Amino acid sequence: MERILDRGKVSAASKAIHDTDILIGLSETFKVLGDITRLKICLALSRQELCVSDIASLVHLTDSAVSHQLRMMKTMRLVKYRKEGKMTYYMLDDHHIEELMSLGVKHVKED
Amino acid sequence: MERILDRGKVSAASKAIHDTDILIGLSETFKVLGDITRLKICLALSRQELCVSDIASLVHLTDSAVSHQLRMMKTMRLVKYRKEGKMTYYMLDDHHIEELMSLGVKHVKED
DNA sequence: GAAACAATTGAACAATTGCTCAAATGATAA
DNA sequence: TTATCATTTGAGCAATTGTTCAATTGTTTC
Repeated sequence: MERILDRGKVSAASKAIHDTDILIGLSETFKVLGDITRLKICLALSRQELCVSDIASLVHLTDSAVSHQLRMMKTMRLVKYRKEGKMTYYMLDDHHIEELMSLGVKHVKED
Repeated sequence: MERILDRGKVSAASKAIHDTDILIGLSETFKVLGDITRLKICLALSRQELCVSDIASLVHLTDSAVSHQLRMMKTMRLVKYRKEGKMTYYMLDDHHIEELMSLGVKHVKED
């Protein structure tokens, strides 16, 4: 019947909540994985490096759509690439992503 | 200079990728945390249960906006609530969420 | 050189998202 | 009962998102 927060508690709870840099980084990391296409790409790349058209056929999308997503995932440091002739091979750049995904899978399976 | 996937490899990689239920659950879990407001709410609730207006003042939004988000987080089984008079106290319903957040924080801090 | 292929880019679009505002609900207090 | 408070709800809106399409770049092969 009364609010839980007094001034002291507000500022204590706010500490983590107002650490803007971490907060933004955190939400952006989750946002990348919060899309089925990008999630599929990450899962595929957790097995092996792949070129754009292979990824495209795995996720059933056009090369263009995949390329757009990869570009975004590249600037977010989620994937890196290696060029070989006219091919571009993409791979995961971030080992944390695999941990997050497997923890996520564990969570989803338990319900 | 050649594609990496042959038929066998495609179907192997596809296995996880085409497990639709897990995939959808996974991406939806990440999607919830991929929004700064909801992330803030989760962080706040990881400390203690809170009523709607306290959450609202922590995240600097209207009660209405917070209530909308809580409703969504409720149907996603992320939070649960307890009524006491005219107040509604919300709390985390899912211990995995805290694990995901702390793993995420670890990741963000390392870069 | 021209043709073919892999990938990228930019414009455009529909769909979704997160919010605000106003009104409604439900509980308590005067 | 009326007033007030906490929360919820629905409509509406601007901003963002994910995709497609067409055009372009860069590389290899003929």
